[in-house]
This record gives sequence, structure tokens and C-alpha cells, in this order.
Amino acid sequence: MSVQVVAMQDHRTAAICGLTVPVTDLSSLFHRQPIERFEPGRAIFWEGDEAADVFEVADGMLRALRLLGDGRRIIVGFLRPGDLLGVSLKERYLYTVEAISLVQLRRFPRRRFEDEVARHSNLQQQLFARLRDEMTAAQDQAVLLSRRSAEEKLANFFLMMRRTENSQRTSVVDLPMTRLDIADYLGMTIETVSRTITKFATSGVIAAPERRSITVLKMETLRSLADGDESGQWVPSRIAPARYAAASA
Amino acid sequence: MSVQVVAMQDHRTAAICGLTVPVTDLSSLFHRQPIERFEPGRAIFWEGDEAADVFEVADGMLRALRLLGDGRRIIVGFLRPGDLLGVSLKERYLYTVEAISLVQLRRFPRRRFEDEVARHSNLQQQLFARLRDEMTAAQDQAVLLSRRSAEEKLANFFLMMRRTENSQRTSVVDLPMTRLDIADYLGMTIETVSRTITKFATSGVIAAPERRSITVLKMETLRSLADGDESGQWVPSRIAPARYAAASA
DNA sequence: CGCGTATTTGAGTCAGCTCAAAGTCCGTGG
DNA sequence: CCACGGACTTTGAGCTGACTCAAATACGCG
Repeated sequence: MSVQVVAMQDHRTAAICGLTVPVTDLSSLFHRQPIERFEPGRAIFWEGDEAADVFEVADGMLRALRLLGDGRRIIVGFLRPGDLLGVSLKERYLYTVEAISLVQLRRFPRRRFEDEVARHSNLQQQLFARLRDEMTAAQDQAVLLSRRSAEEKLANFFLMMRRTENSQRTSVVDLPMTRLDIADYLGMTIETVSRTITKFATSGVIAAPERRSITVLKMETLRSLADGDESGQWVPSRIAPARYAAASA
Repeated sequence: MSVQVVAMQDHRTAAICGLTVPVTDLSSLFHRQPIERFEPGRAIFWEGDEAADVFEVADGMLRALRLLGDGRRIIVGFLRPGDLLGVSLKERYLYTVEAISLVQLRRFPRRRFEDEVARHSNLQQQLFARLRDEMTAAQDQAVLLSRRSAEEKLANFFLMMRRTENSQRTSVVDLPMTRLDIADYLGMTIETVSRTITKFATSGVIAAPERRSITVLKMETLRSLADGDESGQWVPSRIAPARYAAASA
């Protein structure tokens, strides 16, 4: 089975200033590459295409998606500035990636990318770190999808979008994607997404003045709606509910 | 956010026989370690524990799970012989891992594991490959969870369990886990799992004589029930349904 | 201003959930 | 060897939240 990396979060924004830097940083590989622009809706590459290049997102937001045989669409993730995409390490892209907003990318040949990474162990380290984050994202999505109610899913989604924002914890959450994108990411319908947002707004948890952004008014309420673990805070108790008691000794 | 690897598939069963082998292979790190046994239901480690060791599964099946705040349980994955677990590269385990059947493991100190991997670039390569597979598994689960109907989910689950079997494509699928495990993996209830299995059996798609295994009678029907892409075969058409037409040129 | 797309709102249906109870499997002790 | 107990599984009945179909409304662009 073919495998690839969709996107990888970039935490530590390296503080490299000016000078011609040796290859000490993954993003430094992309620095010299020219910016390419993609209009909203444009595909950067398609599921099944030969994985010729790797990209770094310089600006804008993208969606990574898979189409199922019956026409259903699954959004695997949203990509933001700093994310890498197309790091396949295999021969073909596993997902289609499309621009949501106006997007700016830097392109790097995959072959050379792999050579560089193989040559510099510090780059490997960084790639590892990104892979780990990417994996976490994938599993967080799985957790999100297994949430029972529409309210839980959306509340979690808003928190996630807020957190991934440019690290400043503002209560304003940008939603450049459409309701359909959100629906296909959360495994629900566009109508239910809309209704649930309306419900949140009506109950005063959020304000939704514009189409493409919401403002969180009652963060704590939103958190409790999101409920459950919400990745990061350990439930101190180790005692599983009786339902899950160990089968034997 | 803390990150870790739950499990990583082992494809290429290295054909190393006898001799004292230099560290050319990830599993070779574990070869000298003594076997540890875990009874069904026993936890190998808990979510939040300090990630002190890495393990290789020698025999048996395990489940990796997360408990949500409200008591719900999410099974993140099932682990089989050859899988690694606890490769956190961070300080804490992100999941609880429990034995389903009688399990045999080899333990290796995480610190030393990381040293070895950092020292040998071929080990890094292998770790990469496993990380990629692990990621794919995580995303496959997301796809599974976003499947609409119970029938689709279960059909896909059976195909997945069959495929991961010891590479021989038998029509008998072992299910050492309980219905509850399956339910928590697929994001449904135990009752619906049971009803759906009964339905499959009644319609002659599978036979379920024993509790812990099923036999696929009509593979093609099961596939069509699983429907959609079923990871691996590209939908040749690049034409998205009108619903998903690109927003602009 | 008019059109096409995106979003919201409405009404009815149903798959899967919940609650409840019966049935099955298996190990233990008399 | 069989009865008993506990856990797991299946089956039943009713309810409900999310889906489907349908229509109205809002937005953005030429």
C-alpha cells in the first residue's frame, strides 16, 4: 500500500536571519525556491499522481481530501503556512490537495528532498518530529470523528482551529473553508453543520456575524460542549468504568 | 502537545538466521531481550505514564485506547506480532495499551532505542517506513469512522482484519477482540455491531459459527458492502461530482 | 441588478442509540 | 459431572438526532 505524508506542522519557527545558512533546517531547503500561487479551488496535485515534488505552504489554506468510490468526499486535513505537503517517500500522492484560499507555495523536487534528508541527520530529526505531529493530527481526527453528537464535533473543531491559529489565542476563529468542507471533515452533512452553528450562536456560545469566521463568546461552555479528553489534559483517574474492567487478573 | 507512535507495521520480515547480527534491523534490537507475558486484559502501560520502554510484539493481539473525559473509550488500533509500541520519542505514552489475547513482548529501554536509531541511519530509514505505515493506519481509521452506515464500517473492518492477517489471504478472519472493542474502534454500539454481524450471516455473506472468528463466504459481496475506495485502488476518473466542482478556474 | 453558489431553514424519515431482557459461553466449586 | 456465576453476546422495542428532500435566503461578482 502506498503511503505518504499529507502535511506536517511546523512548531519551532527557526530564528534564522539573513545569512546564507547551511542546511540546518527543513524549511531552509525551500527558501530559495520561487513562490507559486494557486487560486481557490485549484488542485496542487491529485490522488494517484506521481509524487514528483514536495511543497511548503507559505501562505493560505488548503484541504487534503480523498474521494470514495461512491462519490463521497473525505477531507483528511487542512493545511496552513509552515506545513509541508507531498512528502510521500513513496511513488504516488495518496490525497488530492486543493487551495481553499489564495495560496502561496514553494516547490522542491522530491528526489532531492529525500537526498538532503538522508544526508543530514538533523533534517531527519526534524522530519521525524513533523511525522509525529502529522500522525497525532490523523489520530485526533479519528477521535473527532468518533465523537457522538454534532455539537461535540463542531465544538472540538472550533477549538482545534483556534489552537492551530498563529499561536495567539484569540477568540476569533477564521474558517476559510466552506460548510461543505467542514461537513466532510467531521463526517456530517452540511445542513447539520449549519444548524449546529446556528444553535451555538443562538445560545450565545459563539457569535457568527460573518460567513467565514466565528467569535467564541463563552470559551468554557464551548469546552464543556467539546467535552471528554480534548487531547492534552490527562484524566487523572486510572480507573476505567466497570464496562471496561479488565477481563482477567 | 505530546506525541507518540502507537504501533508500526512490520512488512519485510528480515531473513536473519542464527549469527550474531550487527544492528542492521529494528527488530534485531529486540532479539536478545527476554520475552514477557501479559494475560488478557492486562495493561502494558497507561496513557500518561512516563514512556520508559519500547516494545515489540512477539505474539498475541493488543488494543491501544484512549479514554475520554465522559467515560467513553476510543480504540485507536489493534496491535499484532511484529508491531512496535511505545515509540514515543516524547516523554509520555499517549495511549493505554492492553493485551487482548495472551501476549508475548520484548522490552527495550526507550533511551537506548533512540540512541541506536540516531546512530544508525538505516534504522532511521526503517523507523520512517514504519511511521508512514502507522500514519496510514491512523488515516484509514479516520476513513473507516467517516463511513456512514454500520454495514460499511463492519465490512471494511473485516476486510482490514483479513488483510492484516499473516499475509495469507484466507477467508477465515480471526477476531480475538470483543464486540465492545470492535464497537469502540468503529464508533458504534455493541448492539449495532452484533445486529450487523447477524445480518451479514443471515444474508449468507459470512458465516459466524464461533464467537471469535468469522468466515467470509461471498468476498465480492463483502467488498461491495465495504464500497467506496477501499484504500488501494484508484478511482480512475478525475472528475469530481458536480457538488465538489472547483470554486474557480 | 441579476445570476450562480453557498448557506440557512423547514418537515418528515429512519438508522442507530438506549433501555431491557433473554440467551450463550466458560470457568469454578460442590 | 453438573450446578452456579459472571461476562459476553444476541434480540426486542421504542426513541431520537442526524439525514434526506425541498425551498427560501444571503452573498459575491459581472
